[in-house]
Amino acid sequence: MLKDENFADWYADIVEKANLSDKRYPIKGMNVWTPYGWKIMRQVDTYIRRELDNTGHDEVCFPLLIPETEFKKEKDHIKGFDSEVYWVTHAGLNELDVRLVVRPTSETAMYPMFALWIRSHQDLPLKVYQIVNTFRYETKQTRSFIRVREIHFFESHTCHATEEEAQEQVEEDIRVLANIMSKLCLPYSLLRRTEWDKFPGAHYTVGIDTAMPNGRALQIGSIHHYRTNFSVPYGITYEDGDGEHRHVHQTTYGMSERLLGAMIGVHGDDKGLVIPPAVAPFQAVVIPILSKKNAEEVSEAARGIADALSKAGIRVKLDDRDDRPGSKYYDWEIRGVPLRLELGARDIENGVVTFARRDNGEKGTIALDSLTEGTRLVLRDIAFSMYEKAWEAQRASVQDIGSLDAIPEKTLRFGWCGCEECGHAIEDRFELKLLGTPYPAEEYQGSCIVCGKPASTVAYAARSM
RNA sequence: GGGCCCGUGGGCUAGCUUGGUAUACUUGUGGCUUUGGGAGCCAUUGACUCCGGUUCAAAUCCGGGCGGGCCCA
Repeated sequence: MLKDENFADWYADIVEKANLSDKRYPIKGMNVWTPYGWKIMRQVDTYIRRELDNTGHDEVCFPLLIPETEFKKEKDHIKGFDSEVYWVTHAGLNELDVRLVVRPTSETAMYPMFALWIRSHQDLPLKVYQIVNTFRYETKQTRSFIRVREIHFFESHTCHATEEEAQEQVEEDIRVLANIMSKLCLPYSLLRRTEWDKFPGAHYTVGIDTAMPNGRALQIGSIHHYRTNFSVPYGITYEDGDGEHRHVHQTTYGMSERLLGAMIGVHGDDKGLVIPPAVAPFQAVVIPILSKKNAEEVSEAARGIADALSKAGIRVKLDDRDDRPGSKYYDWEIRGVPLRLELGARDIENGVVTFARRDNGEKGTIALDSLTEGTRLVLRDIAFSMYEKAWEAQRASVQDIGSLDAIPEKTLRFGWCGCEECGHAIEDRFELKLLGTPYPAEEYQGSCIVCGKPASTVAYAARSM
């Protein structure tokens, strides 16, 4: 399991060995969430819910199916999705008069209802979100959590009186993102997508990307400003203070289990997963080291440690299986448990517990009389170093280039005149994806890497996962 | 959209060219033994992707479906 040698194989291997997902389900791109993987995803969802609830969003849950008639109201949107949606065409033995789309995203499910819910400026802003499964008929090679056909999707949708208020929502989304990503110890970049790559129907799109260890970029989410592009076809209007009817300005924000995929790729190593403490199903595992004479005493002491940590709110697992300690170490290393606590006769004698950090392998001891504080400190330090290390790698993954002669396997940064022709030229010739331009915009003086004309914008490109 | 490759216990895999009782490792289960980094021994469960064809006989040859993967646009 060598991460640097063959990242793709390493990734698939680790997903299976750590028991995150079972991809043997007989439909391509639709995998089973197995208990350990689902536990991690639920922790991630917990932070998403907390952040959204704290910023005045309400959680909702819309139906899975959307009538074709509603789905087709926004022209660009349908054009962007019609090659990858699933259709329900029959009910029982009868063909349906109006076919139903299995949601690829929920704009067209929500917006007819928003039109009913919003009457006056008093109803604004409307801020809702949901965490549901969405479906896209992916034709390329699928990959657990990274490219799937059934997506575990978070989406928030907001409506505002003015374009400026919608813009403020985008800024709030970015603050929310920063909080969530710090829990996951994940670095990211914000890039305004090109016109041809923005979300179908959007005014503009900000892509959220994380660099994977093989030099490729993984989009883990996006934020969209719609202006009135959807509220016009869906008739979402409000009555202003002066009695005028106006269209609302909308935004959306989406993320998925790619967050988990990014954590696997960014933090994992040759020994397996490394899960950030904030989302680890088990933050610490206690392993008793028994010998014939003292088995009972040590077992009991280990249970005491696990109970104390659990009472202090730390997610802890006591591994009292009848197995050799070394075998247990390997087991929990694959699963990425951030902290291992070993307790044997020697430790009890010294009034300590021995710990081993998963992120850097460091070992040490924690005094038993300051067990919970000591454990918390180590966990905090693990999170801190994981975050720092990941950001360092992300920064190192970007390389400025002045010509297209040699293309390294990295995220490339270069001058771009902004025209579509030059953009496509880069993408087509080198199998790169033009990720976009910095958000917020960055000052830049240079020349376009393709046509050589003066360029006032800098662009980023990379191969995508 | 076009082309190519693959499918054997839970995992990984031998056998296929040249048709004849399906192999190893691992995992699971039961037992003995052992316990500061994957210990050992014994017993045991478990598979030829599906449908059709050729044949006395098909994991093996042929056709198709389903599933997996690769390359090109």
